[in-house]
Amino acid sequence: MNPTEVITQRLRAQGLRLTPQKRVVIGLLQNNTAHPTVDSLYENARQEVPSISRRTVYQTVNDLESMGEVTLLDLGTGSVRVDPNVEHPHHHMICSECGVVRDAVIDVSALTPSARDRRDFDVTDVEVNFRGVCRNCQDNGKTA
Amino acid sequence: MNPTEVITQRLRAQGLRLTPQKRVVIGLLQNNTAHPTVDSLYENARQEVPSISRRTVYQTVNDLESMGEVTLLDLGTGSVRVDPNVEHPHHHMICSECGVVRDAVIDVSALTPSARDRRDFDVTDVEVNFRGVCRNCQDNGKTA
DNA sequence: TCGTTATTGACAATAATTGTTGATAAGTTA
DNA sequence: TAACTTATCAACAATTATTGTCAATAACGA
Repeated sequence: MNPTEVITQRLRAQGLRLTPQKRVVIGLLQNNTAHPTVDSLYENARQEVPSISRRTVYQTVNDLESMGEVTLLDLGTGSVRVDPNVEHPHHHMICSECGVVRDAVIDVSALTPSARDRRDFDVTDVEVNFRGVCRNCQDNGKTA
Repeated sequence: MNPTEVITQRLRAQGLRLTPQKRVVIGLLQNNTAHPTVDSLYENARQEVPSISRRTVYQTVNDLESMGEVTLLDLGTGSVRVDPNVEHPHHHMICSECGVVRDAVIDVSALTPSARDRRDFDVTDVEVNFRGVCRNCQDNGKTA
């Protein structure tokens, strides 16, 4: 996502205001590679603005998404995850046990459905998900 | 998925019974490439067994999944979709507008995260989703 | 400063899915 | 075929993520 100053400009251009709540959520997302859920953003935001509501966090990430500043990922882990990295194309590795999400940079330029399949389907995006078990869960499994 | 006779055997081996309800749901799934939702299965099943409950359909597809006879896909379209094609590796094209899902057969053998990324993540599965707009929705868009 | 808008709180609603429970129906096996 | 066991049903309730509402208050921005 863009630096906060740029986002501020873009918010204003849309007639939106930069409130302390938005500032905090945006701050939490800067350089965040953890793919946080809305709920974890909410929990973290409360520490800076205790009165913030979950509703406002949802509102904010939705606003950021319509501005193209973040991507909302539905990876089947139960709730949406916020990905502020919209600059560098990348894909994801998802732990089937704990749901943690990590980035994976791979080349998908060769990845195309057959001509036949593309004929009546306009592909706009290719999404690759590596499913597996993260180191943490592997270790927990051993000791369990 | 296996032919009904084989599934019947496997059900019994698990101490499960082949009820008319299960038979109907299994029948609806044989050679079904539509990736139906549980709800659409339910609606179709009612036509053959009007008294069937949604609960039973959920139960049945869950049973079939634990037996490995079907895959349950969560593609971010709101509800789970049932894929009886577990024999032939394949991937999916998902219409962002109507949610329809089609199969796409592609070669993903070359698709691997970097050695670094794999070091502490045990990848068990690679899932490729082509997002786009299906012919139907393209046409509707034109006229709208 | 003032007008407009965001946020909050306190709920309600939705949608998909799972849980429950007692009664009934029915599959399996001997 | 009878008996035992289990699935299904109906009728709910519960859960979880998310969105909607609405009136009151707070606060941004020009």
